[in-house]
Amino acid sequence: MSENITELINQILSALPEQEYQRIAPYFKQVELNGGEILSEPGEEIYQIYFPQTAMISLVSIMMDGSTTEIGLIGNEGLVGLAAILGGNSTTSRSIVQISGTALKVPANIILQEFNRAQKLNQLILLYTQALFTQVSQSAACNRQHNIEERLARWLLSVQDCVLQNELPLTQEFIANMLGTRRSGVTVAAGILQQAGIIRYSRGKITILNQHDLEATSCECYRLIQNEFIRLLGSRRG
Amino acid sequence: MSENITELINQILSALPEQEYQRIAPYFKQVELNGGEILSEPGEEIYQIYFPQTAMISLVSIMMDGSTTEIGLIGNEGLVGLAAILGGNSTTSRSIVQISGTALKVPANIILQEFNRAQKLNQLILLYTQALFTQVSQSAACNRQHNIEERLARWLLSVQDCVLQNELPLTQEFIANMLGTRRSGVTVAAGILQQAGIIRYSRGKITILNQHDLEATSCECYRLIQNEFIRLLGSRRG
DNA sequence: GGGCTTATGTACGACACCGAACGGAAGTAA
DNA sequence: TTACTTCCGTTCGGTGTCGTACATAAGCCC
Repeated sequence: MSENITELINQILSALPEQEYQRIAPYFKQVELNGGEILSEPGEEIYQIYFPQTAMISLVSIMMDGSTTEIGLIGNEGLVGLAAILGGNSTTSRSIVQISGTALKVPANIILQEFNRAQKLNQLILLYTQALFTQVSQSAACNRQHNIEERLARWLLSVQDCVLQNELPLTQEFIANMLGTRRSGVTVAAGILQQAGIIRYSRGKITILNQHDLEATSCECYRLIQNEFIRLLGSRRG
Repeated sequence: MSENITELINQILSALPEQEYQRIAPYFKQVELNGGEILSEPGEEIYQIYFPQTAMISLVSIMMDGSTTEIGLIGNEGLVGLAAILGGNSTTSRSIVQISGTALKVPANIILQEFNRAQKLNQLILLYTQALFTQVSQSAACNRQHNIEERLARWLLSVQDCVLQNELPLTQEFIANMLGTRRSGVTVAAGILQQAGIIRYSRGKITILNQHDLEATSCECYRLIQNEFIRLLGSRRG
């Protein structure tokens, strides 16, 4: 592989010892993922694993009436396509690119081979599985217990951590689909945050002005998930 | 081990080839788990794995204000203590016995050893991980999108599948803690189901009278999770 | 039976959120 | 400029659920 592919970090890959990394490196291909692009649909067989670098991917549950709810968020701390490793080969959720950016793409069987050699990659993937598990679990409870404003704050913080920039290309409509709520509900909640000087937004761009206050507005779920990611993987993100 | 321990089925253990099973069998101890008993608290290190036979265990998220929400349900199709296998060694949720019964208890390091030999147990545990993942994911979305009555119906069906009997020892207060709602909300929803002749209950005993109608009342989440368990593990349960 | 605890029934005001609709404002293309 | 699309602001009636409180009923202990 060429040097410049690794200039953009994926935390799982960077944690690999050189030898393990070199075994799989030749199979990587850097791809550009565009917002809205769907990486896999429910039930669809998964042949590719993606290690996000600057892109961010959402796992989204879709009900029969078409309503959607985000259940997981994946950035450069993780990988997309766990089901191919765990053995199910498909999921009941959709994987959709939320923030455009790059990722390293690799055939699932390459990763699976390395995974089965039971070394560092194996360990990292299992730990990441538990971290993602925590995130999804907490979302389940969060969705029952916390209101739109708290969930919006939490979600913005998570997205920001994923993309490491504070101007986020997100429409309120899109956010509503992630939070599983109405668009106008997001308008109101975002309006409150903007009044308070915590964020600024206009026509599909949200800028986080005050991360500290945003965290104070968020529910406890943000920090809990962050802490668990740090404990398990030593890296920031939720 | 004695023969009669295996008379009560745990589906993961029964799917193991004889040789693999015999390697770990000597370390099993059959225990009686009582309703309300806590197997692990958030952050607590996990040293034991439980393979439920007739017992049923809930994974419960606890918010800072004390409110609780069930995020996963484990019966004889699974195991309690995944975190010890995935490597995190603790979780952010509580594991609490919901329906009394028996389980096989075994030190986590025994299972971990066998897991690392990368044979059938390994494969089964990874598949189960994905199945449980699906359950938690769907719960996250379900908690946003569906009302109490639908969720109650779904939950009763799931519990019934776990314990394979239709008289369930459950108070409305307890159910409320699982659904993450008020006790009186459960009273109302359960009242509607009772009016419709779908269930009967009195003082901590709920009897399911008409499974078909209960399924019609439930949200889609029940069937979706069932189907995914069947696809991944070939067994009924959600 | 009498008294206690626990489980369930019910009611009521408050409120967050829904669904839907409409208007306006920012950006885009001719 | 004009027309059009996309995104956001706002309103309004309706409803599911909350929080709380109190009443009733079933089971348990003495």
